[in-house]
This record gives sequence, structure tokens and C-alpha cells, in this order.
Amino acid sequence: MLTIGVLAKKTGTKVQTIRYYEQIGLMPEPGRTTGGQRRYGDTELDRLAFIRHSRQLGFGLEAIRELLDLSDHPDRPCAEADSIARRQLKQVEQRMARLEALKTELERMIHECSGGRTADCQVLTVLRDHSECLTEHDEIGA
Amino acid sequence: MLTIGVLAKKTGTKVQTIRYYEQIGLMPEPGRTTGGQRRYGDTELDRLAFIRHSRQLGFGLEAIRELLDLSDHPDRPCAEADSIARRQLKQVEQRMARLEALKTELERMIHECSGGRTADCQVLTVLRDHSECLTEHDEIGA
DNA sequence: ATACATCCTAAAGCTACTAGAGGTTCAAGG
DNA sequence: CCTTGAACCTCTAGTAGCTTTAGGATGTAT
Repeated sequence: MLTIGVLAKKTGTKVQTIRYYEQIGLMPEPGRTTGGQRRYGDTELDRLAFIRHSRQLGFGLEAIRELLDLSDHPDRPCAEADSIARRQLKQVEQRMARLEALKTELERMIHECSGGRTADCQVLTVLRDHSECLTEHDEIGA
Repeated sequence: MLTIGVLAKKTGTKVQTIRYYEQIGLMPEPGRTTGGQRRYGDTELDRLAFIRHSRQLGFGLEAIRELLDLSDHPDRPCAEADSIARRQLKQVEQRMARLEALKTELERMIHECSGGRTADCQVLTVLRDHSECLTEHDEIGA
């Protein structure tokens, strides 16, 4: 039986995050000691590891909820899991494309900065006037 | 003199967002009509355009606050603006590197999925067991 | 018995907005 | 002058995914 602190360490999660996952129903309510402290078993350890690993791969909590649900039903076709993963991949690719454009623009800004007074600073000039931009970009909702 | 709605359209911002920027002190309190409606001039238009463009390049609101401040003092050296931009570039590069690793892993997961039952689904298997991963990755705080 | 790390709950804070409720003002047309 | 309807106003709450804080209670080792 693991305390919440040990579980946290084993999975690289913060204690509060585990309680948060419980609160939103992503983790089950575990057993408690007579004093009211949570005690976990291996099932919960596996589940939390799954959640954390999915988070590391960028899946959102709702997607993870679906994946966990699929994982609990071994006999269903896996097409759905596949499509969730594909969706995630598409998002990652989109984010990368945006970041690529930003990177180019930032590099150009920095490159052109002559290191003088802010009045002549290219960094600020570019920010002031979008038409100075050579690349299209629209992050913000990225 | 511009109404908040016109200013919003010109800068591609939502009306509420402009009010929000005012609330957090990023935009100044503008003049008002006798009826209490906000009226803006070109100074505010420029400032908002600067903010929006900076956001599009991924700068956070605090960084933008600093950049605006520098922009207001043309005689100071621009080293600071330069370093803010470099910081931002570094962040973008880090995010890209992380996304690259995620992309690789997601592609592998999807590629290996045979399309059968969830019991054999590679997508779920990989999520279950981090040691199945071939790449290092740690997004989450990305 | 006592010390001290760890645990508990509940509520607020974070980023950067967005959305909604419920009411007021402005500009144009009749 | 009066009405209509779009756009404005404030205030509050909600979004994701946690983190932080406050103020106690518990568990374990000595």
C-alpha cells in the first residue's frame, strides 16, 4: 500500500495533482486509513502512470478520459484509440508549423538588431509594424 | 476618435480583450463620452497593434509590458529588448524540440497499431508502459 | 511522549482570455 | 422629437490544468 506521497514520487506527479485528478474523476477514490489518509495499490499506480505518460505526449485530460475508458474495454475495436492519437498528432504538427514561422521571425528580428538605442531597435520596430514581417504567423491560440 | 468596436476590428482583437488589457494596466484608461463609452485615438491604436503583434509572436503579457516600457524610452540601450526576444526565441526552440519528440513517438504509436481489438492496441500499450518509448520526451509544462 | 514529516480539506490564484446576464447609450430614419 | 437596433457598459463566472496557501490532523520513529 502506497501513501499519496510515494505514489507521487513514483509517477513524477505532485501530491496535489493526484488529489486534483481524483476530484475531476480521472483517478478513483482510493481506500483510506482510519485516520482518513489515502492508500493506493498497484491498479492506481498503473492508472496514474498511464495518465502521466499521456499528458507527456500532450493529450488533454478529456482525451485521456476516453483513452482510459478504451483501455478498460479490451474487446472493443481500437479504431477509436487510433483516431484520438491521430488527432493529437495533427495538433502537434500544426503547433510545430506555427512555431517554425515564429522562430524565423524572431531570428530575423534579433539578427537585425544593431545593439544601439531602443529608438533604432529592430526588435521594437518589427513589433510596432506588422508589415515589417516577412512571414505570416498567427499564434495566440496555439 | 474610435469606438472600442472599431478599434477591435482594426487590430483583430475582441472587445472584451481590450477591456481586459485595460483592467490589467496594459492599455491605458481612454477618454469617455458623456454617456461613459470609451473613445480611442491613434496612440492607443498603435499600442494595441504592438501588443497584438507581440502576442502573435508568442510573447507573454509580462514580456510585452517590458517591451512597451522600453518602447516608451527611445534613448535607453536596446540590449534589454534584444534579450527579451532571445529569451522568447529560446523558448520557441525548446518547445519545438519537445514537439519533435512527441511527433516521433505519436507516429510510431499510430504506425504500429494493427487495427484490431483495444487489447492489442499499440497506442494503448505504449501509453501504459513508458519503457516502450523510444524517444525521451517531457512536455506537460510546454 | 514528543517531534516532525506527511497528510487532510477548502478555497484562491495562475495565464490569457471568453462568454453571459442585464442594463444603457448612440446614431440614424421617420 | 421619438423610436429602433446595434453597439456599448459593468460585473461575474467559466475555460485548462494545475499550483499555492492556510490551518489543522495523522503517522511513525525515538
